[in-house]
Amino acid sequence: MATTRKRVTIKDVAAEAGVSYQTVSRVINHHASVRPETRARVLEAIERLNFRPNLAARGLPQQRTFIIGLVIPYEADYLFRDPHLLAQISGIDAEANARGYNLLLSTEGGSGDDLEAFERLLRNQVADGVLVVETARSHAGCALLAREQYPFVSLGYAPGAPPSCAVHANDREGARQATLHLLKKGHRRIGIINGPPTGAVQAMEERLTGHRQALQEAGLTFDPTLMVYGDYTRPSGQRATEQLLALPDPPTAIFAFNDRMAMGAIWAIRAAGRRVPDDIAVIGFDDIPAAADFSPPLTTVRQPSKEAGATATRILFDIIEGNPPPATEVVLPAEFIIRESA
Amino acid sequence: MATTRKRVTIKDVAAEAGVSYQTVSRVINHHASVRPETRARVLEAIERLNFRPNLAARGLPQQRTFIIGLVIPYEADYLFRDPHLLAQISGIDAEANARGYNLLLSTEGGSGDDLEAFERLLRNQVADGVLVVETARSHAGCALLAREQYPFVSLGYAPGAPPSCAVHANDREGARQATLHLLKKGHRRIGIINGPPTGAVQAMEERLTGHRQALQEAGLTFDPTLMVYGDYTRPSGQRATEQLLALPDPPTAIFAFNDRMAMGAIWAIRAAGRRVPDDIAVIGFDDIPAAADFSPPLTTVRQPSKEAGATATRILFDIIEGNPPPATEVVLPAEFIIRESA
DNA sequence: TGTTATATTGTGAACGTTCACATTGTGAAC
DNA sequence: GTTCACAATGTGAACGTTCACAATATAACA
Repeated sequence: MATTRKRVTIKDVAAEAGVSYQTVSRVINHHASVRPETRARVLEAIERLNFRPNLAARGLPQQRTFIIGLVIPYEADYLFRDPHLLAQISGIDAEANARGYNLLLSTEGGSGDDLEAFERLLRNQVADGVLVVETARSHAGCALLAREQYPFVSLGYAPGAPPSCAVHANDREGARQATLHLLKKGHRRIGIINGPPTGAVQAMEERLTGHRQALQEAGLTFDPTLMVYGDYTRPSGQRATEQLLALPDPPTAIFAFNDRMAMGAIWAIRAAGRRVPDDIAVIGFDDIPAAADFSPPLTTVRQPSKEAGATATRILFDIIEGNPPPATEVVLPAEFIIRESA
Repeated sequence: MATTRKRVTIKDVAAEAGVSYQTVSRVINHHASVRPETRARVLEAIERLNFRPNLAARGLPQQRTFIIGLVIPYEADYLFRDPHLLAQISGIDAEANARGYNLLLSTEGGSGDDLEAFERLLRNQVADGVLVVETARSHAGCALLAREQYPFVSLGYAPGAPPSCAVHANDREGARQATLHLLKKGHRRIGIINGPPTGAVQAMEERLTGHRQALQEAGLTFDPTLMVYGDYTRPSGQRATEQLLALPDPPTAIFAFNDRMAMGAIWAIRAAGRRVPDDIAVIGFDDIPAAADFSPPLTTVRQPSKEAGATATRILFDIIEGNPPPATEVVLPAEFIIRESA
C-alpha cells in the first residue's frame, strides 16, 4: 500500500497491556495458563487499539494460510449460470466461514490452458487445501494436486484416491426412482435429455444407468432413439425436445437430466400445442430453486447441492488437519420430488 | 498440515544454484543487476526443485497479500441467481488473474449482522483492497472500510469519497433511450416494474429518473399508478404484470427494470392470452445472456456488466498502488438494444 | 599501473506471528 | 524453613520472503 497505514501489532498490544507479546499470543489463541486478570487486561488493550491479528504472519510459523481454494475449471461466464453449482458454493462458503476460513475463487481464465486454475493455486501456495468441482477438465487437475500432495476434495465423481475424497449425490438411485414413477404412471416410451455426448461429467452416466436399471426392473429395454443431447441450458432442452417430438413415435414422458433443460422441454411441448403433464409428463433433476416456482411446478430429483458443498468442505478441513476422510467417496441421498409436471 | 510436506524455499534454490538467497529473490522479482548467466543458473535450479514462492511470506515485508476481497452483502443463495452480478464477477476474476492477484469471496453468512462480510475481511487483514457490490446493506460497510482507510471500490452507486470510487453504468440514459423508443412506437401508457420499494439500490432510482425524463421530453407526465414492484426475480415480474393487466386502463407497454422480471412479464402477458410485442411491448434491462435466447428475444438495455467488474478491479489496483482513481465516479455507457419484444 | 565508477553479489535485519524452551513466582508438602 | 511441583510469564529462535546496505568483482579511464 502506498499510504502506509501502520499496523497495530501484537507487540503494541503487549506494551499497552504491560505484558510480553507471547502472552498476547496466548490470549488470542485461547491457550491455557493465562491468569484471568491478565487475560482481561490484554483483551482490553486489544479492544482499545483495535488490534487485528495478521493472517499472513500467523500462517508463516503454522504453515497454514486459513484459506481454502475453490477451483472451478469452467470459464466464469458459463459456470455462474448453473444454479446447482451455485448452491454448492453457498454451502461451501457457509461452512468455511463457520470454521474461520476464507474462500478463494479460482476459475478458468479462458487461456486455453486446462490446468491454469489449478496451477495458479499451487503456484502461490496460497491455500491450505482445495475443493474441485468436477468437470470434464478437472481430472487432470486433480492428478496434479495429488502429485503435489495437496489436500483436496472433489465435488462430483472425480478420482478420490486417499487421502482425497469425492462427494456427490446418489444420481443413480435418484434417476431410478424418477423412472419408476413414470413407469408406474403407465408411461412406456420415456424420452431422455442427456448432457452433451462428449465431455460429460460422470453424474450423467450414473443417471442414465439408474434409468436403464428401472426400465429393466419393469422388463423394458432401453431405446437409444429416445435419447437426445443438450448442454444443460434451457434452450438446449427446448431444441432437444423438438427432436423428440419429431420422432415417428414420440415419447409420452420426458426425463431431462437437469431442471433447466426440463423447463426448456416444457416450453417446447407447449409451443407444439401439447399440455404438461396431461399429454406429456416431464421430470427434471437437481431441484434448483426455480423448479418449484415454475408453472407447472417441476417434478424433479432433489440433489442436496448446498449440503454437498458443506460436506465436502468439512471433509477437506479434516484432511487438512490430518484426519483421514470417512471414505474416498461420500454419497448423499437424492430425493424424488413429485410436483405437477409428472 | 499434518503431513508436513517440507517446503522448497528460496534458500534451497540458492544452495542448488550456488548463489545467495537474495540473488534468487532478485531473479524471482525480475530485478535488474543479475548476470544473465547467473539468472539462468537460478532459473534452472527453480525448475529442478519445483520451487514455488510463498505468498504469505512474500507479503509480510511488502505489507501486501496479493489478494483482493470481493464483498457481496447478500446471502450467497440469493446473490448467485443474479446473472448481471455474475457477469461482473467474471470480469473481476479475469482482471485479477491477469494482474497476478487472487480473489477472495466474502458473502453474508445469514448471521443477521449486516457487516459480517466486511468485518471478516478486515479482521484478518487478508486482502490488499476490497470490491464492494452495492446493495441496500453495503453503505454501512463502505463507511467501515473508509474509517479503517482500507482501499475499496464500489460496484454501483455507493459513496465514492476519495480515494475510493464507484463504478456503474449510465442507468439514467439507458432507461431514457428505452422509454423514447416506446414513445416513438406510439405507446402512451407505459407500465414500470421497479425493484423492491424498500432497500432498493440507487440504480433503480436512476432508471426511473431516466424514464420520467423521456416522458417529460414527450410532454407526458409520469403516472404512478402504472408503477409496480418486484424483487428482481422472474416470478415477481410475472405477479407484477398481473397487477398491471388488472388495471382499468392497462398499459400498452411494460418496462421492467431487469431482464428476469421482463421475462416474467412476458409469461404473464401470454398467460392472459395476449401477444408480445403485438398487444403489449416489453423491455428489460441488463441484457443478461438469456435475454437474446428468450422467445421472443428481449429488447433491453445492455449494461456492460463484465466490463464494469474489470474496470472496478483495475481502479482498485490503482488505489492499492497509490495512484488516485480517475474520478470518484466512473460511468460506463448503457446501450439500448432492439430485439423483438418491443 | 593505479584509480574510480559501476555492475553484481552477499549480509544483516525486518515483516508479525507462533513454537520450544527458560525463567520466575506461588503454594503445598516435607 | 527448605524443597518441590506447577502455574504463569518471558526469551530466543523460527517461518520464508524482501529491504537497505555493505562488500566485492569487473570494467573504464587516466
